[in-house]
Amino acid sequence: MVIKKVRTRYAPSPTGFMHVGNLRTALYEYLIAKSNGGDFVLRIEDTDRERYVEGAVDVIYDTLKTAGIIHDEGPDVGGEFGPYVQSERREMYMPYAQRLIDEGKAYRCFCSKERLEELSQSSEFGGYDRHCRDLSEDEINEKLKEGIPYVIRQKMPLSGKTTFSDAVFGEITVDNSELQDQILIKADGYPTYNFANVIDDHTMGITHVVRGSEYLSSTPKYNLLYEAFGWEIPTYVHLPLIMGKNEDGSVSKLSKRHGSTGFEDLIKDGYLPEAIINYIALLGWCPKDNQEIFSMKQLEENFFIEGISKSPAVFDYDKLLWFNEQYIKAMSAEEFTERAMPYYKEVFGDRDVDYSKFAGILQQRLEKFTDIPEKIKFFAELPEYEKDIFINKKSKTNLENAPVNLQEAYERLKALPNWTFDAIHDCLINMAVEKELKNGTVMWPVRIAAAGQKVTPGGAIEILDILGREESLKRLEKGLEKLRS
RNA sequence: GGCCCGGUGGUCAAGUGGUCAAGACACCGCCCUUUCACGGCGGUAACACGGGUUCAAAUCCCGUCCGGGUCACCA
Repeated sequence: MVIKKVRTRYAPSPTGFMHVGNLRTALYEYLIAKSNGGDFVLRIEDTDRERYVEGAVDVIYDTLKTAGIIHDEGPDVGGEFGPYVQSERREMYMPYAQRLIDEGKAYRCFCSKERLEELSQSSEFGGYDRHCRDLSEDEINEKLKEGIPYVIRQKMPLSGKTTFSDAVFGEITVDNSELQDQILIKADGYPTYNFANVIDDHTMGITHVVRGSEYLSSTPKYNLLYEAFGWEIPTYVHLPLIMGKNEDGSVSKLSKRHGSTGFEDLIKDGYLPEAIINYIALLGWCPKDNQEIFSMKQLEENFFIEGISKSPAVFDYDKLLWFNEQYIKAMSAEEFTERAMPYYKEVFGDRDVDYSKFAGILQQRLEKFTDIPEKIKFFAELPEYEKDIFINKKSKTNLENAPVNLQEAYERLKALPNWTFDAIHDCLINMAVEKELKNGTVMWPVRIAAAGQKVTPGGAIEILDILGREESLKRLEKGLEKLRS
């Protein structure tokens, strides 16, 4: 037996929008190829001119690139099975349809759209009635001479069953009577999606056809086409759908009303590409050892088709958020700072700020980078606050002892020769020891005065350190003022 | 409606005839702690239902119910 090199393909339409469902399909196609040492092909299906969107192809390239899904062949990188843009393959399809006509496996249908419309209304035939299937040679030539537009349909078997095997769903059998004589070539001479797909996949040597399970019920038609040509049938891998949870608890195909569904939108919401990929890889697939965190490389090494689930999965933003946190925590401080920089700038603008210390207080408590501005804006400007936030039961602070302890801390801090983290730390801790106070009784009022808010990233020491001597003392003075008023 | 597919905690899921039915997210509690987090420990919570087959069923068979998909000269 000859082992053929595995080849998968991702064949998106350029709509300018990359749904996470499509992204996951691309991911699995990529992983199936790579886990088998195969090639992953990108093919653009742009035959629908009406839906053409400027720049939409770039969205596909950009998304795949930032997601880390790299194609071996495609319009931009070439390959020996080109062209990889369907509109450039236009001429290829008709000869195949003609071949089927010549072999008696397909026929020209001259029925008008109006007639077809009526048929579907009457529902007597459940669709097309195969009116043109057995026209005589003379009738056909007559109509051709009259210039009546026609489509080319495939002759489906009138009886019997068609069985195909899917790598995920197993054997599936359908009565041939369910199958209509599908259109191969439209009246405008363009191939239908299904027909073009089969021709392209075969001529590009695709071994594994990977797609969403919404195609499961049209797969017998694909199969019959491969059989009509006498071509080897590829391995079908149908993927379970990604669902969204509705307000009433029901589920339906993931769409906008469930939240962001586009890759770009998720990125804008603050999710990291690595986190999105990691999450959707596990949405419908499970590794042998239940590992959760996967780099793309690890996915390539561990992916296997048998691990793909059959049942639809609900997209869970909470879990995605958790993955995001994990990736943020795992970054080096340098990388964190680099990726956080745009958000720092959002708060501080052009001000000269030493950002190196922010990672220390943010990295362990951040879910998304987009949360940064909200968390650190008190550094840029002291917020308005009520003095009762100086009261904290657990730290044993109240409006009586807060002014006293804050005053003492202020004086001690003011006297510090060096304004460093360690110096501040020792200063305040020593004060607590000497005064026989809980650490919190000293720290709480200092932190509140320095930050102007109850909840802050980092503690009093970190905040004073970042704020610097001048600004810190200014804020503590303000706090004292407030407490005395 | 016909056909196809699916149905293990709120969510993702392991499981393939014998387990006290894993694990993760979320949730709750405790600990740690200068707030919030992080971290650590613990907890609530599931085999849709009804029949079979079998010594034994989440696992196999049938039916019911529920959910989803699909029935284009769209992709």
